[in-house]
Amino acid sequence: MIQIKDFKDYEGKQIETQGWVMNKRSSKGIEFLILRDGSGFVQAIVTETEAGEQAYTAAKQCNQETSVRIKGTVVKDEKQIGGYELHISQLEIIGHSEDYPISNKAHGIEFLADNRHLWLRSKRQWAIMKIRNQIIFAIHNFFQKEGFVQMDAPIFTGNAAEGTTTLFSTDFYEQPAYLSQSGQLYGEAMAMAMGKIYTFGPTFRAEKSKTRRHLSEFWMIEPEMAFFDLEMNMNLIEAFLKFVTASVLENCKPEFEILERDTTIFENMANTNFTRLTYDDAVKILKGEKEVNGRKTTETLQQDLSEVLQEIEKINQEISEKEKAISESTISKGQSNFIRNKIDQLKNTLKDLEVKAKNIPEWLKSAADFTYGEDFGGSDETVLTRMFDVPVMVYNWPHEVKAFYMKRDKNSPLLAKGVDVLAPEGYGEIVGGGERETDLNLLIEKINEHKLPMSVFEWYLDLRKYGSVPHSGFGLGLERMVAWVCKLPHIRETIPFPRMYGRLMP
RNA sequence: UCUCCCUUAGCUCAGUCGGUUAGAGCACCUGACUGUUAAUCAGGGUGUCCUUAGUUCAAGUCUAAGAGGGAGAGCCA
Repeated sequence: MIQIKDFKDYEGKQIETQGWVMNKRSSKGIEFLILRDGSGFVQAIVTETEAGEQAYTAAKQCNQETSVRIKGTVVKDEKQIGGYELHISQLEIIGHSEDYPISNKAHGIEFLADNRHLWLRSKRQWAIMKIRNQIIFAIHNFFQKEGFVQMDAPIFTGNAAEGTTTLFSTDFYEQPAYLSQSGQLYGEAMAMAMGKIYTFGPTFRAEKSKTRRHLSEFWMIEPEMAFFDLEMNMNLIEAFLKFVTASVLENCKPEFEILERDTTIFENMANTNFTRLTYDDAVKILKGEKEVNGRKTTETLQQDLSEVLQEIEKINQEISEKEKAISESTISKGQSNFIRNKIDQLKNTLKDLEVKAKNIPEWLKSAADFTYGEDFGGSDETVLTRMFDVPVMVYNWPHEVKAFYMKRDKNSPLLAKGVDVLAPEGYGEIVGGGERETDLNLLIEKINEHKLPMSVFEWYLDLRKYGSVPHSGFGLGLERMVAWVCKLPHIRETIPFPRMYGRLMP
């Protein structure tokens, strides 16, 4: 059995392969089957004259998603996806497929989510899952080559670790237990044993968030390094993100093509330093008080807005021209159908643009009204990252908006040594991390301040009693990374079976 | 939890000022065409108009409540 991805090695040869029929087109005496086998996609043809009656009749019986076993010849054809075509000589149906729900036309998101188990077979989803796989592989490669030890943190926890988010509660032998929202505290303990560690596991948050960047169950990578300060941490984050994006860039060209993802941003990133801003500077830029490359946020976003408005104007004109064309009697039925489809598409893009046009002034207002000392909101991140085309690291945060374990800055008592990495192109926070507090008294003070139960943190405080060292770490949200790399509009497509508010099936 | 929007055929949607028999495309079936790229062309039928209550001579259309979905806020990776 030869896989589609390997057809390039079998040009002109007879081969045997198997897969599913994604789509079928036909003309007199010839059937065009688009096949997929998980490794790739290829067009196969069956002609009545060359393949013979058996194969031709079998091909005619194929519907969308019929599984088949095929013998045929690999022929070079530049016009085709992948550059090759399969000329079938024998075709055997393995499993029939009747009334496959997902057609080649547009579907709504709810319908696709309900059919997620089948949606995964679509080309676009295939590309996303392959990129997700490559990202995971690259993450392990990076940390393993840097001498990190992978560890698994517990999923059942006895306490709401950081006290901030709502957790899923469950029953652990008649004791209340929570599903882990982070493996970090356990990671710190392990780092004191192994030096450098990373966790790679599921994380659960019970927030009723219905936005394009939230899941209830997601996968997080949390490295933790002994003898690391904030700056070393930031250097590591930068090297790490560059390694992962370079690896995807190198290994996922066909996938990016399917997604129509422009990858120049990753090419540029490889040779450019990430922008590093203190919280203070980030706030000034956000509020339009400080320029970036001679431009203020207000100017840049105003220009974005007028571009969106022009685009809306253009599409409205195109729609009315097309509607006029349909109303003329000389037009054929086929042509008018085609134009109607186009109009539907245009109306959808119009809706998106209108939302954008509505949002931009609101974002600007919210940025201008930003109060120093608060955490950034989603729109603030979008406005800020809009000014740069590499990831932006914001560090030295007001300690009050950060978690209790974040190290306070001795020189500026109001600040903590945290760092957030904001992805460009409007994707916002993908990494959160920082240097950890080592001062036992400050930690105890903070735990009391956050009204957290001291008893459950006693083991954690032990880490500061016995040979405490400066240490740092960070957390990367895998799905947010995938969403950004693939430039997806929503995080729900980045994981095979998303669990989010209102979605537990399939 | 809050704000705005949506719910009509298997799917994507249109449905004007409340008016008589509910509209298209796709999918599906039949036929035509030997190179199609979401192929095209001709023909074929499909409805709990989300639910409940109300206003009205008359409700897919108006009002209220509820359910489900989407976008945003908060929270966060």
